[in-house]
Amino acid sequence: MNFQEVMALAKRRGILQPAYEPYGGVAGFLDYGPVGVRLRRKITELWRKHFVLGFGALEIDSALIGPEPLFRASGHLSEFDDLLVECLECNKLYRADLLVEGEGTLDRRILADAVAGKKCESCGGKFDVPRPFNLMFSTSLGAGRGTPGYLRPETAQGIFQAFPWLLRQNRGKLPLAAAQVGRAFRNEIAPRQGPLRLREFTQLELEHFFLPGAEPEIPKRLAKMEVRLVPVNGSAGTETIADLVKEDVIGSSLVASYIACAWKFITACGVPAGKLRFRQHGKHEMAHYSSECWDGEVETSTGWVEVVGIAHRSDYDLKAHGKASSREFRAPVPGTGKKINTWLPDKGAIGQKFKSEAASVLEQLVEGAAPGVEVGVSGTTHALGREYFRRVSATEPEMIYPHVVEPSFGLDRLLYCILETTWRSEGDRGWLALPEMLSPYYMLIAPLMARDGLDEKAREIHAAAMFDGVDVFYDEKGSIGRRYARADEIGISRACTVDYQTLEDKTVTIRDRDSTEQQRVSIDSIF
RNA sequence: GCGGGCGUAGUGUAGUCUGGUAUCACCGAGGCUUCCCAAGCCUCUAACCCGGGUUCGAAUCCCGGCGCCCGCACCA
Repeated sequence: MNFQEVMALAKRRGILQPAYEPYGGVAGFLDYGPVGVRLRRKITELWRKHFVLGFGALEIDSALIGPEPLFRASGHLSEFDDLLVECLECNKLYRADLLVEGEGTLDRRILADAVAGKKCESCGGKFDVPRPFNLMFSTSLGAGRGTPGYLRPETAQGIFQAFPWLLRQNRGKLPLAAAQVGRAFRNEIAPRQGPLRLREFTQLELEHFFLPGAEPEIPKRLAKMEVRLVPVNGSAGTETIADLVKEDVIGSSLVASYIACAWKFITACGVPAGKLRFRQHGKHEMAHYSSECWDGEVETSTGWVEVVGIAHRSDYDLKAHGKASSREFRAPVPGTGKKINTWLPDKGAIGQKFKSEAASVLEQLVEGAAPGVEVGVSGTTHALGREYFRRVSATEPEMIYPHVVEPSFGLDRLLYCILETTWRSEGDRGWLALPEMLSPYYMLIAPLMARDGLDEKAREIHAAAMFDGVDVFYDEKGSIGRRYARADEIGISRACTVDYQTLEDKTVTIRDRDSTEQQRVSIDSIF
């Protein structure tokens, strides 16, 4: 199927459609329907298995709107708040700050003036007036003018700002993995291609924190995996993930772990391994925070679609939030705790002795002052003995900003890629060959015909299944073949058919979606 | 944002040039029939993206908006 066919299927079968259809639609937003919601949940559950359970991640669900200082710290405010100019002749768009050489961030007005004197680099035409452009949606918090707020452009910042809390939840121990599923918002200039480029999208994200020098090893279950890599320099043969790290093709063992895990997960979603690759970002392509990045890409009719980015963000984010908030975002380095014995002034003793002069005395006691130190009080000099000090010992470990590796999935894109790559057709028959785990319903329940009590029996089985919490789909309309076809199109992996024999011996047939083969089994054994 | 193409039932389409309320198929709904793979028959639901203009009359021509596709640019 090509893009249009996938979208037609998606709309016809209740997977997804453009949002706000009655109002002409708004580019970059989607509605997910009954089947789409189920598929998203199934994919998310499978992701949880691989990433949250696989790496013992702590899950959080952070707020969608954040205050301005948060995004100033994260760099999103400045990185996205560009001044754009357009050539009046050839309509090329440029970033004003890139046209004007020289020192980094210039004032808006200075930039605008500087650009006014420039001409288009490709055609020599004149420029339009520069216009500001910010990729974050802004809003205001509270009444009146309010305070500025922004819809988060990535779920990651929610994790980073909660790091001190999370670290405490983890009893101060690193490494620590935190995961979040949620929506993120980017005001794309030209959203296109439905679920592939949205203004509101869902991220499945994990942030794995560790101390530099104590980066987690590749788990045994992943080390021997082979994946298809497209490194920036040269090419990679078929080697295990572990060897690729040894040879420095992948610069980080944790990045390698997540590439392997992502490979497992994406192929478990039904995407053929032959249509999957991990491509390394070049320097210029990398985000402002990132030091190494690999994109997991799936080959589709529209080209290679990025479904996951695996980035080494170093200590960029925690450092930024630590500095901006002046809270502690560092973590102690184990084994570096030095026992430090110091003398602290005994304020009680000093106060009783020197009364109103006590404050002056304390002021004279610089850090490190010890018994025997001399202070001047009202023109005379006193030597302070032990009785004015307390012996205190403390253990102060070295504090350091943890580094972080982030695998971040775009759920909407992944769903699209799954739909396109799992589609199979044979003659008139077409079906989504979804893996069992992603089947939107556990099974189809259908009477062979809606008469002779077959329908009642089927409804009975359906009701019993629902009562037990088994998610099944009931259908009695049309010929049995048509109902199989309907179920096939949304990838329901099996069908239970109630026929005349069912009424006699309490058996039903179970039809497999991919092979269409049927087996007769007892009703009691189907759930 | 720019340039080009496009916008007709849920889906895919004919009709647009040459103005007269819309074709066909699938899907969906109801019924008949049917003992396992979109069968057949009957019936039904359902559309000209939105707004303005020209005209006796606009799906059709013109303008604007919105949306979609391609290219440019942008894309943490």
